[in-house]
Amino acid sequence: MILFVLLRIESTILNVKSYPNTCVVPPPEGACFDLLTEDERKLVDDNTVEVFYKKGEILCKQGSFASKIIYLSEGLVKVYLEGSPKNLVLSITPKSNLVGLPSIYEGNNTFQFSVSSYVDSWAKLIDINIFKQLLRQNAAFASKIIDILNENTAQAYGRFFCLTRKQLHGRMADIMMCLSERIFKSLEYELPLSRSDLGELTGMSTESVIRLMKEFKDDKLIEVSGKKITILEPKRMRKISEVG
Amino acid sequence: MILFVLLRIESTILNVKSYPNTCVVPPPEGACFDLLTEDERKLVDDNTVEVFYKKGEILCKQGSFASKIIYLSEGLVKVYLEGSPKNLVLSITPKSNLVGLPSIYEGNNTFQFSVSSYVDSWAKLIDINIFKQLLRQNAAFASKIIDILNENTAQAYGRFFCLTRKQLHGRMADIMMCLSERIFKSLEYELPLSRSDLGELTGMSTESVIRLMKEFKDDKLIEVSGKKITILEPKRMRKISEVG
DNA sequence: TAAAAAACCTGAGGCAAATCAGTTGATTCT
DNA sequence: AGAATCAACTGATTTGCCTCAGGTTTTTTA
Repeated sequence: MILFVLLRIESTILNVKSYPNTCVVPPPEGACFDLLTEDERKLVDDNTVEVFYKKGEILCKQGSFASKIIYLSEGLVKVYLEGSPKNLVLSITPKSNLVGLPSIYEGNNTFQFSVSSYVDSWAKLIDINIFKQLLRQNAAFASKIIDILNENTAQAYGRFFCLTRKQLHGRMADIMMCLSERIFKSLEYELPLSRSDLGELTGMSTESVIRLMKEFKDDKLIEVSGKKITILEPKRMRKISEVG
Repeated sequence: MILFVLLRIESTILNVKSYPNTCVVPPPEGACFDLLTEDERKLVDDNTVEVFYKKGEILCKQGSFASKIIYLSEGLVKVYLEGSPKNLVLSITPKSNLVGLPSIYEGNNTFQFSVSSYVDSWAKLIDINIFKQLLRQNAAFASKIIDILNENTAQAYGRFFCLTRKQLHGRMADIMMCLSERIFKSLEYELPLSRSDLGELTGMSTESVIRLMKEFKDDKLIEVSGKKITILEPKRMRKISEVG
C-alpha cells in the first residue's frame, strides 16, 4: 500500500519534471514530400542539388543569406548558435531530417543558426522560394511542416529545460541516453564525438565530461573504452537524467 | 580611421553574439485570421468562447489535454515549463498574440507547457480541431501560422542563449530593456511583476535581482522607486545586455 | 618509425551565484 | 491596536563548476 502511494507520487512528479529524451534529437519525421503532387515533386527535384560535406564542415552559417532548405540525407550534424567564447548547441540531427526550417519567416532572410557536420554527410539543398511557394499552395504539405516544426520546438524546449535546470550529472546522463535511444538505437555505441564535443553539447567543460564519465564508470552505470560506450544500467541512468 | 575599424569589428561581433531583444516577448503578429474566408471566420467564431482570468490564474496546465488554442485579447501572461524546485519561463506574451500553438502536432494531445497570467486578462479559446481543420484546408492561413511559429522559435532561441550564456548582469539588463521596448514601449514603466517574478524570468534568485537593481541604480543606469522603473541610459543598458 | 599533434585525463584553486538567516517596512486580518 | 503575513532588502556562508596547469595516451604526419 505504501509502495503504491510512493509510486503514484513519483509518477506525478515525473509527469511534471521529466522531459524524457527531448534533450538531443528530434525523432525522424514522416516523409513530408509524399504529400506533394507529381508536378510539385518535379518542381522540387528540379530545384534541388545534393552536396557532400566532410566531417567538421559548415552546412550553413548563422547570419548568412538563407537561400536553401537543407534535407540531411546521410550523416549527423549539429545545429548551434554562435557565441563567444562558447557556442550553444540547439540540437543534433541525424539523417532523414529537415534542417533550417525555422529560418523561413516573413521579414527574415538569414539563417538564425549555424549547422556543421559531426561526420561525413550528404545534404539535399532545396531552393527556399520554391519551398515557400509550396507552403502557400499546398495546405496538406504546410500542415505537415507545422507538425514537424512543433515537434522540433517541443524538443528544443526539453533541451532548454535540461541545460538550464539540470546539473552536470543529469545533463550527462541525459545526453548519453539520448544518443543511445534516439541516434544509435542500441545500448552500445561508438561515439562519433570527442569529449570536448560532448562538453559543448552538454554545456559543460571538457574536464567535467571526463570526470563524470569516469564517475559513471566507477559506479558501474556504463562501460567506457575509448570511443565505445556501453550503457549497463539504463534504468538508473534514466533516473539520474530525470532527477537532474 | 581607427574608429571606423573598431566600429566594423564591433558590428561583426554583434552580428554573432547579440540576439537583441529576442529574450522575452515575441512581437505582436499580424492578424492571421484575416486570411480566412467568410465561412471559415464564422466557423471560428461559432467555436470560440471568451474567458476572463484574474491575475495569477492558470490559463492552461502542462500535461493536460490540449483542446483549445488560446488567443490573448487583453493582458499579459507567462508561458513556462513546470519544474521542481523552479519553473522555466519560456516567454512572456502580451495581448494580441496566440499562445499554445506549438502544442498542436500529430501524435500529441497535451499542452507542452503551462500558461498563467501576470495581470487580469481576457482570452479567446478556439476549438483545436476546428483550428487544425483550417490549417489543412487553407494554405495561406497555414503559411501565416508557420511564419508565427518560426518567429516564436527565433525568440525562444534568443532566450535560450540569454539564459545559458549570459551572466547575471547581462540577463537583468536584457529583461529590463525587453520590457521597455517590447511590452511597454516606453523608457518608464510600472512593473506588474514582483522581484521574485523577475527572478524566475531571468533564471536567478530573488536576492540577485534585488542586488542587481540596486547596482544599476547606484551606477545611474536606471531609476527605481517601488514598482516604477525608469531607464536612464538605454544605450549602456543595451551594451550590458549584449556583452553578457 | 620517430616526432609532432591532438585528444584524453587529473588535481588544485578560484569565482559566480545560490542558499541561508536574518531585518525592515507595508498591508491585511483579528 | 496588535498580530500576522508578505515583499523588499542585506550580509555571511556554501557550493557547483570552471579554469588553469600539468600530466599521459592515442592519432596523425613526416
